Amino acid sequence: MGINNYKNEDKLIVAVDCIIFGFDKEKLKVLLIQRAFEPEKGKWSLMGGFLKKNETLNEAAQRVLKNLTGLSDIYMEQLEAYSEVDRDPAERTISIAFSALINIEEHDKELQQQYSAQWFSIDSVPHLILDHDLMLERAMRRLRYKTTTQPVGFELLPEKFTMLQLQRLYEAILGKKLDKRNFVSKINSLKIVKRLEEKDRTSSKKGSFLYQFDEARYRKNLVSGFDLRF
Amino acid sequence: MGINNYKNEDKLIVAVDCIIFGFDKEKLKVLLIQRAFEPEKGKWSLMGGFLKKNETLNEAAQRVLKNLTGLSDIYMEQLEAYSEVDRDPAERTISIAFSALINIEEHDKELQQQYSAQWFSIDSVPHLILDHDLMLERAMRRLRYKTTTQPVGFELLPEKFTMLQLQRLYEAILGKKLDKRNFVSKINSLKIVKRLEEKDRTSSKKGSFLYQFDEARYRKNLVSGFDLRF
DNA sequence: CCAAAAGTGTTTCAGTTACACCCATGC
DNA sequence: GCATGGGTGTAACTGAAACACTTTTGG
Repeated sequence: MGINNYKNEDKLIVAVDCIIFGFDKEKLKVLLIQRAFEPEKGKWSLMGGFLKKNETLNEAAQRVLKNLTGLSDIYMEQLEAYSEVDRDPAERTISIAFSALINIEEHDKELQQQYSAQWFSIDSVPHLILDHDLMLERAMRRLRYKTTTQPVGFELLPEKFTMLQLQRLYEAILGKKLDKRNFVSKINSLKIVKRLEEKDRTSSKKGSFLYQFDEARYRKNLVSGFDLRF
Repeated sequence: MGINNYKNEDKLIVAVDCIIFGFDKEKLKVLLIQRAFEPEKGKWSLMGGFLKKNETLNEAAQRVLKNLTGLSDIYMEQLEAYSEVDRDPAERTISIAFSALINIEEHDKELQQQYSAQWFSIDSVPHLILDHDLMLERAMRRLRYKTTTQPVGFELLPEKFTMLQLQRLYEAILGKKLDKRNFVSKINSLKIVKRLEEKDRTSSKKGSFLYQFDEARYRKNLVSGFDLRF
């Protein structure tokens, strides 16, 4: 706060834009929409909205997400603010980026139709409007850091998943192949998943064990520090 | 952006607040002011200001900092946005926090007088107004991460410094004692400082070599990754 | 010659990486 | 009985942590 009082300060439109990540068996994806109004109508864009006077940025982002996907209680994290004066040629706005992680498989149905929303593989994203390319790039970097540092990757997987699925997820996020044996032993040493009795038999005859993130166990072993950098 | 056009969107006052860190031989400090207007006039506060229509957040933060300290070209990083609806009882505002690193010794003079600015040791900061306590706490966490991950700690030191000063800095940031020998060999293995011929004789008879951050060398050795976590 | 701070190496331990074979099952 | 994917262990290496003595020099 400066030394002025508030009466004469400029007021601006504040937006939120959501980088919505999903994971689909093998590819990391991002959900984009075709922008419905000018400027740049029809071009691909992150889903966004405007902050209302009576809500927090987080609420605005949740609202936007719910609007697009029908989902609430989604993992979401605030990223940076973008404030170039001419970032939006139509009007002076600043925008705060948010990143959301959703599990495509369990929520596939509802979201595809509205706003011409569409999933794009992270390695074949079209050019986006305004400064959204930059937002996406930064969000990716943050995702890499966050998932290797805290147990948020599970948000991208179904409740129950196989080791291989988990490994594929991390491979997709980190953009490199990982060694199966090393991956498994690292995961196990972290003591954050529990192996269920059930098996997934869709991909093999033998079937592979299903695992579940174990929140309680994670908290208990927090001391040892979460580190999934490879 | 939502499906509305811009005309009917709410506009808000947008603020920036600066967490200004300094390092004074042995203690990590933060620069606070006594707030000059209501609400909470006279209480300790981060230095802040309001975003103007024709500037970026970064420019606003630089302006605020220059205003307080007379300094420009200061290392500064954007942190998060704070947007609780009632965070400022006087008016709906959101605030974007910035963190600045300045070298107290080289800039001691100019800043002390204005706005009753005062340096506080990080371990004896008074209670701050609004959500500034939270901002400071988050800024500290970020500082720990950033300084162990990128060579920004040098911003807090004079151009030329001794190994011991550098070690004290990291000890202050990390909040723990470090082993001298391990510290030195880690720093040397990073190849980011160069030893000068000069010595600092203020603190001993033998004198200790002065070092300087070596940007070029840092870039060259970037591949090996910067990691000063202990 | 001694007090005070600077400078310097080695050993141990833990964690990461690289690497290949056996197992269970359905067909 | 064989093809397919699932599951598991060990050896070598690399980096981190623990640890103490010698050097310099002003007084």
